Amino acid sequence: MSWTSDALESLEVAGHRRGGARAAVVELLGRQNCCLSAQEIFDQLRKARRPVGIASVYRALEALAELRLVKRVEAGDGIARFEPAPVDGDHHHHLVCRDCGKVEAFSDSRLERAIDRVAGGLGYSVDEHEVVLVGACADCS
Amino acid sequence: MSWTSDALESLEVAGHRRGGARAAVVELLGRQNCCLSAQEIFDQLRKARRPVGIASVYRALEALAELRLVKRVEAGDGIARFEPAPVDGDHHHHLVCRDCGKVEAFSDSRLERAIDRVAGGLGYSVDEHEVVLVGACADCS
DNA sequence: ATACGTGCAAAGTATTTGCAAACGG
DNA sequence: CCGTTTGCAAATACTTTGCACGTAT
Repeated sequence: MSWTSDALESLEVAGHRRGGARAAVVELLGRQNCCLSAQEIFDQLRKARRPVGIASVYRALEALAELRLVKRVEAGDGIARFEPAPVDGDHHHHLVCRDCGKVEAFSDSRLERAIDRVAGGLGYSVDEHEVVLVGACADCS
Repeated sequence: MSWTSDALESLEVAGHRRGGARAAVVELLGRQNCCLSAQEIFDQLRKARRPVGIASVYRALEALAELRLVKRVEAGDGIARFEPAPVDGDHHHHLVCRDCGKVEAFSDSRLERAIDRVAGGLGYSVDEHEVVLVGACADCS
């Protein structure tokens, strides 16, 4: 089952009605392979002739985050970005260019294993994690 | 050499004069073992009878970040926190309680090695990284 | 003396909230 | 119908900037 339909159903189960703006945000997020800021979501929906208020974008993201359907990513520039929470094993993390601000995804299974191992021994029930690497990308260095 | 004196010297070398507010921020940061927000720095300095303007706190942090003397930590609540950049091997990362918002430090050498390994194979010259684990702390779960 | 540092207040961003109208069940 | 969702505008929270004055060199 796709993340999009899964998210729409989870929202419904959680007592939310199927509103147009929220569905548009969910459908856009479901088509991404990396994170988007609220403003980017707002702009892309407007470009796609499906304009919504920026407040609705934030409210949709809040509802999705509450249900852990999206993950909040902070890349170090003070702008929150959001992406679909990993369903299966497509877990990834982020690589930020210090110069141009570009955000890219990467994944590494050995890193995941190291994180799972350390998370187990801390006295917390860790249910989410994020790794951000910062440096200069090939274009900028 | 302590981080505090190292930072004060680096600032001087970089052409900054030794201003009172900035020095107060550096000295406070040097006494921390984990990250502080700008507001926390402002409050603690005021409590310590060394009041500074909040703008000076931000400006000091900006200058320190520019020289990579402090590391910016984003714990997922939209507030930027800052801590002395690791000098030797006292590298650590952060553990955030989803319920009470508490931020704690942890470190793990195997995790560091996994990160160094993956950072080498990405085409970026990675010079900084951050790991944030989110979950429920012992008190909250 | 001169340029940098500082504090205050104002401005700027990102995000949240109040509210009336539109909408879904 | 009735309560939720939406969009707008206003409010808020964090951070940055403009400016006059103080301070270090």
